[in-house]
Amino acid sequence: MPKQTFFNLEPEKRQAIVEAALQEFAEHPFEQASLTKIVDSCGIAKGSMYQYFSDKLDLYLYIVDLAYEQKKAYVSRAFDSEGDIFAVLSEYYRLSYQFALDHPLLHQVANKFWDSRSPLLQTELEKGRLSRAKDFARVLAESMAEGKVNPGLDPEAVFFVYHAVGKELIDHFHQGCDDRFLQQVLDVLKFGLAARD
Amino acid sequence: MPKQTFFNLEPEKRQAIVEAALQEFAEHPFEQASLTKIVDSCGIAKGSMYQYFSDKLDLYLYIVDLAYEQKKAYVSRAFDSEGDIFAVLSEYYRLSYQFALDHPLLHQVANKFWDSRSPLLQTELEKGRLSRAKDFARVLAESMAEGKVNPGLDPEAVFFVYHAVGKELIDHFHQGCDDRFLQQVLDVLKFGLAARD
DNA sequence: CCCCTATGTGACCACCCAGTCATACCTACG
DNA sequence: CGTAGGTATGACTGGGTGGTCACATAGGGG
Repeated sequence: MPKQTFFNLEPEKRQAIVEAALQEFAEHPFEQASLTKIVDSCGIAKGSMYQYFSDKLDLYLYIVDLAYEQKKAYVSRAFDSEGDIFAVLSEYYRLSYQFALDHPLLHQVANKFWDSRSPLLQTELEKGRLSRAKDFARVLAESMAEGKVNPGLDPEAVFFVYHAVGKELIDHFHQGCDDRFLQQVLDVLKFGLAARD
Repeated sequence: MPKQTFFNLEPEKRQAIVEAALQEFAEHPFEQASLTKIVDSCGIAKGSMYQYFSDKLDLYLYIVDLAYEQKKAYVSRAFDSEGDIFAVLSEYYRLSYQFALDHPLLHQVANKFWDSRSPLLQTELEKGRLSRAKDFARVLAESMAEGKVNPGLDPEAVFFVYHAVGKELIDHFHQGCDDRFLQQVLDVLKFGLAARD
């Protein structure tokens, strides 16, 4: 968590720091991101950064959280949308893609975070995964109760699959992602590989 | 490609180098792996390494290739196994898991390679992805011809989904992976989320 | 005016890195 | 023996890193 000093800053200076950090963390994973470059690029002294944040990790987690919260706010309307679970999921990924287009830096930061392997980040990662799983589980449980979803499936396995595909989809956003392909991927998940009678 | 000098080495020395490198690259992605640690841990001089490999990347690609080839050899029998595509896929992931247990270092090296983002590695990554896609496409095409597979699906989207889920599964091998869960994940892919009549 | 506190600063520290190179070593051949 | 070519070596270079600290600045209250 940033120190109080950080929040005492004039907003524009705070913004400059956030933007410089976003830029760096969008480009490099935590370990390879350079604090030196961040302070250089936003024109503050190295020492000042340590008035605002206790260390590099503190800054990183603040930035990731910021990106993640913005994404959540952007994308969560999908869960309120009408229609069955398939409509919700389709909307969810469509919004995720839109977010990536609208806020490329935030998108990349959040995205890079998901494939961090540093032990320092494992607890944070697990926290994020759980929060996602909860939203998903709710929608899935509703649909299962309504009988629209294959009742033989294990909810955990379903979440696992959607999480995996979602990650990969989002990874591929940078190569563009026409709606048609997105729909086809969702169809694979919806109808399954086995032929239907 | 290693230099000739490397292949002139006594096999046990070569092996020591390979093992030290495997250890380091299993633990850290390319950029964070330390050549210095590798040479220290196998007891050769820094300069010697540059008699064998032109640079760090050269060594890395050699090691990754080695890991990848061993994995391919181990896992490819799945494609020769009898039964429909679902049996093949099940066997494929079972073998992948077995490989991870039998050769944890090779597994981790190959696995870390897949989520490299370094521009230096993009062409190599694409090569690997294509080679995997080809094997998969063959089996899929056969099954589609036989009518066992949902004909409405886009083969590219199918591969995309399986690639994503496979990556995530393999990522989670280190947490253990009972056969039951694996089967349930495959069922999600096989039967799809939508209820069947 | 001074003092006190909060904040800004950048030279500096200790460390780590990939890659180089002059030198030494080791054989094998003439 | 000498010499030539392949190989081993590790001190060294130049560059990067996160983090620190003694000092400078600023502003408010007495």
